[in-house]
Amino acid sequence: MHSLKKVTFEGVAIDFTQEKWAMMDTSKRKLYRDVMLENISHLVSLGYQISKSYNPGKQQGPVESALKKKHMISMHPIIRKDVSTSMTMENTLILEDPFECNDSGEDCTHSSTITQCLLTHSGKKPYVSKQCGKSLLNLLSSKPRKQIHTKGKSYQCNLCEKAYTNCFHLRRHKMTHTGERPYACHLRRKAFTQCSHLRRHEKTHTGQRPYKCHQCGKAFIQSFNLRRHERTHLGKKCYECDKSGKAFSQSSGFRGNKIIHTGEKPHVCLLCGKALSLSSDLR
DNA sequence: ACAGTGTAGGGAAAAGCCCGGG
DNA sequence: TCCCGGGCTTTTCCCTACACTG
Repeated sequence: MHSLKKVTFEGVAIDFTQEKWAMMDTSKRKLYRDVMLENISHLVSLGYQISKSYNPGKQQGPVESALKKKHMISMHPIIRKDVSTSMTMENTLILEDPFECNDSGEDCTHSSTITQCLLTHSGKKPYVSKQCGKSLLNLLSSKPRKQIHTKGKSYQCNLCEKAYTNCFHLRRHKMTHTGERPYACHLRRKAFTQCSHLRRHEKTHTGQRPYKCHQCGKAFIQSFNLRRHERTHLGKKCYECDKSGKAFSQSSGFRGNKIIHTGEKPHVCLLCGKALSLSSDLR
């Protein structure tokens, strides 16, 4: 059994600058407040003590007053010093000691609550388990569910229930929730979750194209793209439409065909109002 | 309107490397 | 010294959205 930790208000809050807070509209502010309240209430329901060592004078006035109304904060001046968190406005979550191994029984409640917030602010949908449909907030307060979908994999994400055999895979996976992107390209201000992704991206700057087609000499940055290209020489069309019988060498073509069959036209021109099936036609 | 093809980013399994402990 | 296991990195893979072209 793991001992419950005391967390700081900062630990579950996202720190917006004055300017950013001013830029948020009313609905976003309300959403922020609601999520914060829910996060904290879940922590409290799990037996955590929330330490209110936070200066609300900056921008979280609505949060503070709402919290006071709900009498949810216990005022213990205790700060969990072994974990520190900070967040930049570029939606990058920097967690010093952020992830704890599931096999030790420790949960990442700290980061998960922040992540919930982050998902909300980034406009992403709250996470829902594909297997059972439980929402993130349900998962937060349902520890016994931990082993349900793991199939022997001992490192399970407490946000989406995905499980891994290696704790580093879990750590890497969690970046998809937190938005953490430690590998940055300075040329194009892009950042990636994986070092290899950055290196691959950098080839677009250097012009490196190591994968050459033996048939036509065309070169590609990615090996998969070469293999897919080679299918065009072989005439291989792996994706067949069961309605029209048409076959496609790429899944994207197949999906485009599918959209056409449904008659769906989700891409509407803002200038003339015309609706189109494919985004490329809108352009 | 639609098909064919290329570009490039995302997530993850597998393999490889390093290092400390027995 | 060797072996082993865990921590961590790198390689490689497949998938996907989107863009461009005819």
